[in-house]
This record gives sequence, C-alpha cells and structure tokens, in this order.
Amino acid sequence: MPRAGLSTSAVVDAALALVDEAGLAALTLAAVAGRTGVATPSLYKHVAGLGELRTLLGIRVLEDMTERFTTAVLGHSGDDAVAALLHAYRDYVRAHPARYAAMPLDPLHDPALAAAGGKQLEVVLATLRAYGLADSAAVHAARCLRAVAHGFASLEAGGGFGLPEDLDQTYDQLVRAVIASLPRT
Amino acid sequence: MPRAGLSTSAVVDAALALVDEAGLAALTLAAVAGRTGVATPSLYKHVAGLGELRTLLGIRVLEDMTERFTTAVLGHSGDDAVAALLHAYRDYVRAHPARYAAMPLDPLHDPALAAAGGKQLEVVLATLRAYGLADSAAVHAARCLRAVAHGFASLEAGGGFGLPEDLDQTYDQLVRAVIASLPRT
DNA sequence: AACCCTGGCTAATGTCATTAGCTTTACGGC
DNA sequence: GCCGTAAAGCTAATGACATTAGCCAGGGTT
Repeated sequence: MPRAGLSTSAVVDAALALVDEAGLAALTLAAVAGRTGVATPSLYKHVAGLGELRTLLGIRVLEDMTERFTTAVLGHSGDDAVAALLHAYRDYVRAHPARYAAMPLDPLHDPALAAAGGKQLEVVLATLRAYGLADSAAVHAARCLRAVAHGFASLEAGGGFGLPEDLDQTYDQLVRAVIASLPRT
Repeated sequence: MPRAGLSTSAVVDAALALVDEAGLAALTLAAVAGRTGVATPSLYKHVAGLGELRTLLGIRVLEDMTERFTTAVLGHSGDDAVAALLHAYRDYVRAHPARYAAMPLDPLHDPALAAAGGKQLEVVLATLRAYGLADSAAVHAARCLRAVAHGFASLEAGGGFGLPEDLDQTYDQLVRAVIASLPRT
C-alpha cells in the first residue's frame, strides 16, 4: 500500500476544491477522504477533525480574500480605493460563492483566525487612511463598508435578489451611498 | 399509549423554541422529537422530513419579521419610516439571532416561501412609496435597504464586530448613509 | 358493533464523525 | 546496506442522525 503523501495543506486544498464544486454542505470528512484517495480516519493524521478543517478552510479563504483586496486597492486612493475594495469584495464572492460561505464572520474571536482576520482589517483601515479619520471613526467606517459589502454579496450569492433588475446598478448605487457618507476632510 | 396530540404547527413551534435556545445547528429531528415527547419517526406524520421542517420554520420567521416591520413602520413616513424599518430589522435579529439564521435568503425562489417573502417585500416597498420612485428605482432602493440591514445584523449576530466601539453608533451612521442616498423628489 | 384512518410505535438501513488499535512505509543513524 | 522508530495509512467499532417500512391502538364514523 503506497502512501498517499498527504499533508495538512493538501487536505485543506481538497476541502476547498470540494466546497467550490459542491457547496459548503458537501464538506464532509468522508468526501475529502474520497477526493484525496484515503480512508476517512486517515485524515485525522493531518487534521484534528471536521471542526479544525473548517477553521483551516476559513483561514485560507480569509487570506485569499485579503490578497485580492490588496491588489485591487493598489494604485488607488480615497474614494477610488474604497470603490475598488467594495467591488473586489463582491467580485470575490461572485467568483467563489460557496467558498465565501466558509469564511467565518467572527475571525477576531478565534485565536486561530485572529491573525488572518486582523490582516484583512488592516487592509480596510489602510484604504480608509486617506480620509484622516480618528481611530474610532475609522472603525465605524470600516464596519459600514463591511456591512454593505457582506450584506449585498451574501444576498447575491444566496440567490436573495429574485427580481430581474440589474444587480450591478444596485451595487453601484449602494457603493456610492456609503462612499458619500464618508466624512470629508 | 396516549396520543401526544401533535400537529404540524406544534412541531414547528418546538423547532422554533429549540433553535432559539440552542442555535440552528441544534435543529435535528431527534431533538424536536425529544422536546415534543414523541419518537423521531413519529414526526414524519406531521412533517415530510428535516428539509420541510426547515422550510416551515423559514416561513414562520419570515412572517414574524414582517409583522414586526409592519408595526414598526406604522405611523411613520418617509425617512422616519425607513429608519424605523431598518432599526426594527436589527432589533429583531438581536432579539432572536439564531432564529434569524433560519430565515432563507432567497424566499422568492421557493414556491413554499414565495408568499411570505412577497409580503415582506411589500412592506418594504410600501415604506418607500413616499419617495415616489419608479418601479425599478424602488426595487434598487429596497435592495439597498435589505443589504444594509442584513449585512449589519448578520455580522452583529455572528459576533463579527470584534472591536469595542459602540455598535449603535455604527448602525446609526449606516442608516443615515443609506437614507441620505434615497432620491429626493 | 364493525371499520378504518390517523398518529403513534419499533426495527432496520445507511451516512457520517470519531476513537482505538494494528501494520507498514520511509527515513535517520549506524 | 541494515535496523529501529515515528509517522501515515488501514480496518473495526461506536454512536448520533435521518429516513423508510411495517405494525398497532384507538377513536370517531357508519
């Protein structure tokens, strides 16, 4: 019996691919085992259980999003940068809707996720730096951006917009609204 | 063996109470059966299975929210009404966070949920009526309201706001932003 | 009084996560 | 090249679930 040559990150890779293809509900150890060519209990050599796998997947997604955001914002500043960030958020979720559902909403509360969550927050705060907001004002603004992006994107990914009106237009309108509300210097 | 006197709505009641107390993940037929004093398979006499129970629960929550929204908006109009609606949304989710997670995001796509979802949409559109928006403009505006309310409330319920800044203040800011963006006549 | 539908039950099956304990591979040190 | 050992795989077993099949009582209807 030749070894499969698995590793923790290979397991997470498989989980990510599985979720992308079949949705978050399809994330079972049995399915990951099948995909990696291994018996289910063998996965425990690389991952503590389904719970940990979910956490690791969450970190992956969080980091992946942060990377996209970073490149999206590069070269922009002020309102432009905020718009780029918000559009990058939505685009990510549209590209990987199931994967987005695997992203924890409360990364700062889990020590394992805090680092990845903190980095993402950093990018958002950096994007807002041009506005010269005081610390707590920046936090409020960052929260507004996140609420808007998450709200729209999760509804869109969940099929929540049932009517035929153009979604790009709705999102543009929403992005403009939140940008307009940012305190001018 | 005396009858338990169960009914479909009693099963949904039990499911709702269970979710409120123990979270959406705790919604299992076994737990509902335990709570109603019946063996698990007996539930199938009232509900087609876990999937249908989830749908029925979704309808319940949808209707419950719609009712709250209706009373919240009563007696207000224009910006006041929109603010009341958005605050009622958040308040509902804060009062019943687990229950909110049971609410389907795409009610219009499921025939069983479409009626309840349509009524909720009606309330939102009625709240916007004072602005005199054309049909499709009203749809875009309603989507913005929903994205904002859902985004903020789901993040708050999910523990997504890890920093100590006051959440009421963030939400007020967000509500003002979206209201300010509504087209004036 | 016989009937039969309804709502309950038990038993069985299949999927999944998890744990325990065994085997074998591959590699480091001799 | 050889050997010991830790890591990586395996099978078997357990326990929670959902779901299906099929049995039984009981209460209202005829």
